[in-house]
Amino acid sequence: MDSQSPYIQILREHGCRITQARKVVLRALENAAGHYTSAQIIEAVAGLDPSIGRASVFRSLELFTRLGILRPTYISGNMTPAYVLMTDGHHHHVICNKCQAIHDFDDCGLDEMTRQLEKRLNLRIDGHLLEFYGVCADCQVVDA
Amino acid sequence: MDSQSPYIQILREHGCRITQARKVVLRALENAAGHYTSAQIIEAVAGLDPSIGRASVFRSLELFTRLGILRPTYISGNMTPAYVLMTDGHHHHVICNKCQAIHDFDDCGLDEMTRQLEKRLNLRIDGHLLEFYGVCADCQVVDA
DNA sequence: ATTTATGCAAAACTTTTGCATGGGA
DNA sequence: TCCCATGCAAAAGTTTTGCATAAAT
Repeated sequence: MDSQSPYIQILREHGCRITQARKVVLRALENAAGHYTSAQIIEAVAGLDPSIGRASVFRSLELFTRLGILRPTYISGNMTPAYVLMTDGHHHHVICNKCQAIHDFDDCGLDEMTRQLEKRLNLRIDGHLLEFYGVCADCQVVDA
Repeated sequence: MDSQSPYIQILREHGCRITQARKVVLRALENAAGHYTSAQIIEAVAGLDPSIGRASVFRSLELFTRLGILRPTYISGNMTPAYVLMTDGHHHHVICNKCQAIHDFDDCGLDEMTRQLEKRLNLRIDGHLLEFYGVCADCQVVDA
């Protein structure tokens, strides 16, 4: 985990200590290419540094979520959330309802809507999560 | 629960039985005005019909989620999800990061993006969830 | 030096399952 | 009547907590 990482910067800005546990959890999340459950993160962290305990992983996930770095989302069929990194404050994906395949996409074109909502509801918006649900190409073939 | 309810219709279309447990869970969800955790739903269901067991509530929530009627979403604080009804296949809200107030809004203007994504990714999209995160008007006052 | 954060292990919850029974179609 | 769905209670997971210790600033 580079000390210039934007996530590390956010921790610094909030006066949080840059600990080994937090650095390793961040590294695991970035390796993950997103969509890891807590169990998968715990496993990945153990692979990177076995001295880090479960509780610290959960505490890190909770902190990152509170700081807007991360967002838990229920995509996996089981009731434990998957965590997505909120790069630049937002994240977008399409989830296949049949095979649970996840397709991330970058452009959401929601800047204009964000500004309109801020004005209309008189509040400040820092980020968003947009999820589409459907049936992917492969699963449509199976259907037919 | 009106037997004409669109949710009941969806159950019918999928060959699911219209049971007492499912009807009561749906009624509880509609009363809830959204954003109920499993514990709150279980409580509400018990109020409506004490003969319905926990397990059936969880099984109903799982079924409704699979059918796209419902979506579990992380609201905050505890790690158990809140469930939102996916009216007409979609749902949108703004969540305040300070006080967790939730502001639903109806118009999302995502039809055009949905069509573009379907074409670009070669898949079918049936619905979506859009969440904005920010700081509501009241909490900004407190800040100052 | 001062706190904040950690690791451990136990406790607290939430969700899932197996199985006999009841209720929809 | 048939068989899907239920209720119960136990089991399986997951997340949280208390506390002494370590480590970041």
